[in-house]
Amino acid sequence: MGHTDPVTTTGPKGRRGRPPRGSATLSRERVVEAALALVDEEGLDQISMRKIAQRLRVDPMSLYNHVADKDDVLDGIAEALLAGIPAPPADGSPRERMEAVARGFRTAMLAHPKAAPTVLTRQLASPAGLAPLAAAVAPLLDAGCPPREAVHALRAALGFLVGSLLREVNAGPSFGTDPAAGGQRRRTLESAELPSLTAIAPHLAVCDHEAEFEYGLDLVLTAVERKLPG
Amino acid sequence: MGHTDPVTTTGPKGRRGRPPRGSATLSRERVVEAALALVDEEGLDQISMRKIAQRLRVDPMSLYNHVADKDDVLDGIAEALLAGIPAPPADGSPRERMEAVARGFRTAMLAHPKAAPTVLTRQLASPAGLAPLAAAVAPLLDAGCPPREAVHALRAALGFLVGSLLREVNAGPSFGTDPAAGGQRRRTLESAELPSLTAIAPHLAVCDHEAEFEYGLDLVLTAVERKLPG
DNA sequence: ACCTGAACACCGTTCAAGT
DNA sequence: ACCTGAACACCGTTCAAGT
Repeated sequence: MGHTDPVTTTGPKGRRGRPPRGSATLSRERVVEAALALVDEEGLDQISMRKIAQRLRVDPMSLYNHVADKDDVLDGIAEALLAGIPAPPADGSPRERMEAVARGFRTAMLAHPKAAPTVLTRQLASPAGLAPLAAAVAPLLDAGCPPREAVHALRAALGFLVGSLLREVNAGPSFGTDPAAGGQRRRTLESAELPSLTAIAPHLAVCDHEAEFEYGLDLVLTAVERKLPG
Repeated sequence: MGHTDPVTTTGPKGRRGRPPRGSATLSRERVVEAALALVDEEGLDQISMRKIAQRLRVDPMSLYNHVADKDDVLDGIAEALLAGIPAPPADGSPRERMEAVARGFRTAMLAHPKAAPTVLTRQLASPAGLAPLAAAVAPLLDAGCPPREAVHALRAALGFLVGSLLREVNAGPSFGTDPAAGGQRRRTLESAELPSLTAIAPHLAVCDHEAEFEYGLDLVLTAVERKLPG
């Protein structure tokens, strides 16, 4: 529905063989781009090779000339999101530089909340993920942190980032963010025989994701900062 | 392969109608149990309603008398894992009690590493998840932490737990844990033009998950502890 | 070199029919 | 009340055939 197509499409469905001159040629990039658009609209579980092909006005099997399989498409989506993380400024305190990477990471994920789990739940060994990783450790090394310790701190911080963002993107727009919404959930919380839960139920029912992220980021980065020499 | 079946099975495939007296009757619990066993053996993505039914020696459609749909089965698996978290001792310092919950959570996930993502990636609003949540906040409240702050701290710590465990269970048994294995990955790391990465590459290539978890847990809980009054 | 379509081996789930 | 099987509308992917 309502997908604005560029003028460049392959011809009517009867076609066969090479595309006519002037039509956009297929490529891994274009496949991933179409897949990401589809995920943004319909969600990760709604994606299929056949739907991606349909959106590109191409036979489903044509995709396999440019990607290995569906998993490769998901890898491509993850890379695309990671590429959206801005390079942080190289000046500023270690703390400020680490904050910049973390916030850039969050912003990049929130730009495609439905696609974000591809990044957050898979092994990010791709080159696209290495740049932000490097940007995150650099401040620690510059501050004199020994490499071994820097990796520990990096992994702890990354754990927090991944877990927090996964919660945020999974929550969906209609839960946690709206103070009036938590009714049913609140009831669930209070019905249990857990006194410590009933005490915090009102606060659990709402969640300002931005504020929550900043609270946790401050907590973690303060702890990391304290590990630095000097 | 090699699945040890109890004596209680429904008859040969020709059957129809109610099961014969003496055969184990189907139930939500038994469906979830079979599904979990299947996930443990073959992985989350290999699960299907049809395979679960096959393992129970039952028509695939019979499952729908006890679960709403496939997603409901996954919810059941998540609940089962959460139920495996031991109730922590009520005595000890706040710090010790929080550590106990965190380690119990990790142990429960590692008991079913292939199923753990069901817990880690979905909204855990089920009653089974509330008990550990209550056990985790209780020490904070007991220490005089105001409820609002306790929820912030809880969410930050939970973010770390989820992100860390997701990395651990996704890593698989053959990566990170073995010092000799990281060869190819190491080469990927060093080939990039990122000096800060080459500096830490040897440490990134290996990962003792247990030690990493304890490092991060100490980092986070120390930070949380510092927020407590007194 | 790239695109195509038929075909294969699967899916989740609805529904009417059994007992 | 519960189990069954046929049927529907999908999947991802292989392969031989086209241009």
